Amino acid sequence: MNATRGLVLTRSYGSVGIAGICERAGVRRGSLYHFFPGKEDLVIATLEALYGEFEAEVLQPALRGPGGLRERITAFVGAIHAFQARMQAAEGRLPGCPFGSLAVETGTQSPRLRAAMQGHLDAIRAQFRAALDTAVAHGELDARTDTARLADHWLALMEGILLMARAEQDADTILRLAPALQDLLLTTHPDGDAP
Amino acid sequence: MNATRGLVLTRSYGSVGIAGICERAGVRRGSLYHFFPGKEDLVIATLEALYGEFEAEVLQPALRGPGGLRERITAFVGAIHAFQARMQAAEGRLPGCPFGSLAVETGTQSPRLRAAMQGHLDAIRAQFRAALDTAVAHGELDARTDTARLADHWLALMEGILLMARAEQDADTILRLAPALQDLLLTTHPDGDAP
DNA sequence: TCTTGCGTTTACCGATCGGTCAACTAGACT
DNA sequence: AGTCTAGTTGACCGATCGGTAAACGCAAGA
Repeated sequence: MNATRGLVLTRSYGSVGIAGICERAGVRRGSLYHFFPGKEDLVIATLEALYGEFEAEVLQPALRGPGGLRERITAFVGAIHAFQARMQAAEGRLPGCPFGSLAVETGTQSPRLRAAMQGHLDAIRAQFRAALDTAVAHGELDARTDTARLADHWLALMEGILLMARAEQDADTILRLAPALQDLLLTTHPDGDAP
Repeated sequence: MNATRGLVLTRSYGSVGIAGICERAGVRRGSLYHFFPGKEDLVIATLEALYGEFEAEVLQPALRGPGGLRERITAFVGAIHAFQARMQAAEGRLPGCPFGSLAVETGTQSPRLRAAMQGHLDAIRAQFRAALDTAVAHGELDARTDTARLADHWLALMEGILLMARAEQDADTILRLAPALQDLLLTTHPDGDAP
């Protein structure tokens, strides 16, 4: 699963073969199929584990850390940036958001994989919302803020930032675009858009 | 190239084979290689043509249409939504942003393809910036607005919105997230983020 | 009529894909 | 000692991948 992670994150689902995964893991192909029914299940399990780590090591610490919402966003962006830069140093490729990338690539081919990625994206969104709810409770955001909706926007922008970073293969893209996140989340939002 | 477009947009680069393209186009495989050196070139040429149409039929009309910046953004989002919905009806799959998806998928494998997609993304960003500059000239945005930076944010959010729409395979996701775009572009931005 | 050359057709190339299977190994338990 | 079983191995499967090449059709020009 570690080999799978390293390859799938930095390449893509379709371009990573069982052969490559097994070679990197030092395992014969037959052995793999003793534990996993197939490639799809292997990748789903791998990203399930990845999400667990991501939530425990990035989402929770950053979004429940010290300071107000602004500081937590900054910590969150910093943690993402560090992870992306670390992966790029280790694998030579910047992965972007694994869940988003996989959802996009397999969304039109593998329903199970897409559903799994959707679930992880939903979980991330829920974490965002919790952070926003906390900010509302502390008076940092207007009490009328629709936190579900704002969390939705947060996730979309975050995915966009990571997509651009992967397209440019440059971790600093994340830092360049991070102010958009602050703008989106910290500026006061009127009650709707229509005048 | 029409067959290539229909397949590549809704599936992915890796999962679309020359055989499938030729079958759909009613052409024998050998004939294809008389006109294109290989799959990569075929796809690059196809997306080059697609960008041309996109600029002429979506970007220019929407972003230079009647009304102020708000109306133009609305027109832009509406045109994108219509295109996505049309593709979904025709192909059964919602494509998302072809340039973004391809840049993400091939970004770590095919330098030429990635460079081509980057070029198209840069061109889109330039169109965004032109629209923002016009808004500044008309006094709709603060004269101190950093339009290059704001266009950068616009593109990132747009890519995120289209990524989510593709992940969810639902064109209405675009409409759901569009208000984030209005918030990002139309709320006043202080001169930087640091207090 | 004969040549020229664009474009098509078809068979074929080696490589790789995900996945299968029967034989085998080795450690735990009786 | 004998049995059982989780796990390993390497050969093998058919399908498909992107790409090649020789033969062929055919219309225009000389």
